[in-house]
Amino acid sequence: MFLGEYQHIMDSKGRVVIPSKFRKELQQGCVVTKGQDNCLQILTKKSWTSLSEEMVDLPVTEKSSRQLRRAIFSGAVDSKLDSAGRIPIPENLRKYSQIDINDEVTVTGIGNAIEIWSSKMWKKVQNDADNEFANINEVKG
Amino acid sequence: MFLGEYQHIMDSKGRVVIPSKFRKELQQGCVVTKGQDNCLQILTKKSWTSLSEEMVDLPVTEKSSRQLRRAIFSGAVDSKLDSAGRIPIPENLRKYSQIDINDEVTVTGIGNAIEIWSSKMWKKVQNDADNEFANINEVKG
DNA sequence: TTGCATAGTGTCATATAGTGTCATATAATG
DNA sequence: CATTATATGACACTATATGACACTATGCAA
Repeated sequence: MFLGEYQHIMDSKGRVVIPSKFRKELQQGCVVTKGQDNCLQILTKKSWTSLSEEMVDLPVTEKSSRQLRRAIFSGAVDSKLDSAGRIPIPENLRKYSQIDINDEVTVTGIGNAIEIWSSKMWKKVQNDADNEFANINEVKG
Repeated sequence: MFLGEYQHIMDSKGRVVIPSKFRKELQQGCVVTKGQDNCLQILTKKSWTSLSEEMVDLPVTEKSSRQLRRAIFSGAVDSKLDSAGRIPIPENLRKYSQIDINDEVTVTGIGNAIEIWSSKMWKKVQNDADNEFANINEVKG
């Protein structure tokens, strides 16, 4: 289970440190791909398999589904952590996520996967997310 | 069952002592999450599991679901008590709860979970709550 | 082909944050 | 009051993040 929020930076060679708490689950290799809302996702091999199966089931008739599928498959890279716990982010994914060299990034756990955000972007999204959370609590409580 | 109110301080390394009466139930591990009104919640593994399982079923195709999932998972940390009965609070949660190093904190039991408050904040909230409680009683009785 | 530039990969050193241990003071208990 | 348990500060130790730099691979041009 991936949990928590961590601040790091993209180093001068386009690599991002994965928080140590996440590393064990990724030891056997992982897949980096485009996520929704301009983030990047890192999945374990296992989660990748189930995600790609989910994608196959999406209706071909809807344009948004086709686009989502295209983004996820075409953007995917098989990768692994290096000895320092870092993962290289290829140029096209850096561009997609708007993370430049030496930028601050926010790494978050979302249960079955990890998301990587430009910290700038994350701040905006986090607000939305927190509001969503607050609403649910109000409804429930 | 978690009951009572305790005063502690956040030590210089960002840890908070959990009252001894609460420790037994948390021995098997716990999860720290963001609560309402800027407090933090500590849940047993069991309570957390039932909460997070609801999340897994939410559709990825809906933005509000994605946001909700982000809020809940990124604001949580898997943790456990150390040998001195303390629990470490990561930086982002300290910020959220407005508890700085060496600040006073109030730890309260709320039945199925524990809440951690900056004592400052707690005093305010408690006043509000007491007033509301008194009013209700007045109306009722 | 060779040389050069660029991107990518690996290793290391250092500062910092995180974790664990212990001693003492304080509070709780009998 | 004596005894035990708990809270807190101090400190040692470990792990991690980060920058620097060396090395490798690749592509391009001469």
